[in-house]
Amino acid sequence: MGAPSFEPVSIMLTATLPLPTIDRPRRVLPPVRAARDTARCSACAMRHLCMPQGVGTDDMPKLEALICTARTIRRGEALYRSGDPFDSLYAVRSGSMKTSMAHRDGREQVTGLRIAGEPLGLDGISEGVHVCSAVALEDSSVCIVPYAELKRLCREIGSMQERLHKLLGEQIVRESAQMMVLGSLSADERVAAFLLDVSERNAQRGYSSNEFNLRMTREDMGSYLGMTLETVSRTLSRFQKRGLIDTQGKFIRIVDFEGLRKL
Amino acid sequence: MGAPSFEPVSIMLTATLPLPTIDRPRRVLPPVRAARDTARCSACAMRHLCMPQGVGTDDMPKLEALICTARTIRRGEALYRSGDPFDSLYAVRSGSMKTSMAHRDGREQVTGLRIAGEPLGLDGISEGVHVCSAVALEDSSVCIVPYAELKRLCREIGSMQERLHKLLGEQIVRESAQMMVLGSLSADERVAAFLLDVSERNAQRGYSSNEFNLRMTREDMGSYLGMTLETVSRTLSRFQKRGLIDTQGKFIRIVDFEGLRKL
DNA sequence: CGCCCGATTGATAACGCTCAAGGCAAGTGG
DNA sequence: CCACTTGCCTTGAGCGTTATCAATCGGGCG
Repeated sequence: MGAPSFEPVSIMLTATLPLPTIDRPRRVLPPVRAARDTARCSACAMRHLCMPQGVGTDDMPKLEALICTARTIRRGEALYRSGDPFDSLYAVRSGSMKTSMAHRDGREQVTGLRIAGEPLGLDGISEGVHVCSAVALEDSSVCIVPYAELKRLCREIGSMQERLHKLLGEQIVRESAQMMVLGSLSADERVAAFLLDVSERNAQRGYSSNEFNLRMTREDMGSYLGMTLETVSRTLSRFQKRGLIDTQGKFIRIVDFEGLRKL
Repeated sequence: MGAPSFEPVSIMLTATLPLPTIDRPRRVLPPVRAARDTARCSACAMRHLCMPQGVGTDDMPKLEALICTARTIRRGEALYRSGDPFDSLYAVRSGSMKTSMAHRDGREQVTGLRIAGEPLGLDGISEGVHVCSAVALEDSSVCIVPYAELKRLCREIGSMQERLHKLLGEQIVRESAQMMVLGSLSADERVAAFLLDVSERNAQRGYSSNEFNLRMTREDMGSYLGMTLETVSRTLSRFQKRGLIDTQGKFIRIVDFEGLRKL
């Protein structure tokens, strides 16, 4: 999760966009600075990055009119918190974020990991208020897509509507899959499934599928996978001993994909 | 979950609709027969059941034009299965259903329970193919809402679009909450949370909140809650001994709401 | 009436949690 | 530039919750 960054409209509206991959983040990446980048993300790469299900060139101007600013978030800072009013969707442009939900007694459950190119903020649509919090795992930047504008656009452009529905549907499927992970798999299987999932999503977004920096802490991973940080750590160590992966701290290289899948 | 049934459009489009409650299903309910009811569900109760965010009376004819048939499903039968092509959303009109997802090795995870008045089928939107299966827990009937028609309508009527988005967003939130249950809570807490959730949803749909028939088997509940059927059974027995609930088989009465919440 | 599926309950074992100590790496201040 | 702090990771030992295996029970349906 490092180099390439994504343009807002293209992220939100394009299904998958394989980009050239540059990814060997052995050491810390240069943090993205800039306090707040309110520059308008104009059409930029969008024209090339193609709307999938055929937005005519007639609609391009409308697309470009989607007011869409960027924002940077420092590691550990929140893009939004549970309870914040909802008025925009986001797309991670660079870096990565985690989403989490809090039980009333304070326990926190990590509900998702978002790497560059993935949408964020859908949890606010139903109630007009964010139900989850989104926190940056590293210095990151996101594109802001005002929901009201997006809705209007969706009514004008069919393929845009289609795309938004897909986005929402994908989130539903992702979460169902995670329920299956949490409900049916053993600790080993959970960790393996998680690594393979991250790997695949990296590939989809044009990063390396077999090595990456996972900026979550062991505790975050544990929370996301329904286990303790110690068990995560032990499991990763065991995987390493078995020659399934190569890991030092947050850097992970998958050595034996088949081995992981067969768990 | 027994008596009242819902009209399709109203279900899909109305946020919550408190109906008069008649619910004391001590014994088996008369099964809904009729092989396949293709009668068109016309505007029926809809006019009364109010679109929330103001659909003008001008739009009523369009609403009524939403082609929308009903279908009955016998206990144990599937409304759709994982892999089936997706082309409609559904709303449970009477009865109840479970949704589930299968791991490649065959293990099945129950991902949801749907009682009368709740939507179904959202899992198919993202890929045009159902990812989950939906199986009737008792003889049930659903309303069929063709997705293509619905999409068209959403582009014409803003409040309809709003409603569909809310529906999708609610599903996302529901699933996030379930991830929290599976990831962070103990067995006791899971069962308690489940009972309270079902109770609340019953209340929202106009059923009794303190007693109901839960048509899932202990195994279904176990799968949904990430535990074995034995543990579910033991937990319910323990709750009963503690005076938290009253249970015999599928019938459940909640005696001490606060007690359950405080777990 | 008898069968069978589902529920209950018990005994035992295992997986993963808790508690605890130690290590490594990066950041900070003298 | 080094000592100190801090946050995160790793590893170990013991225990507890929950899974597993098994027997029995009960009710609904044929």
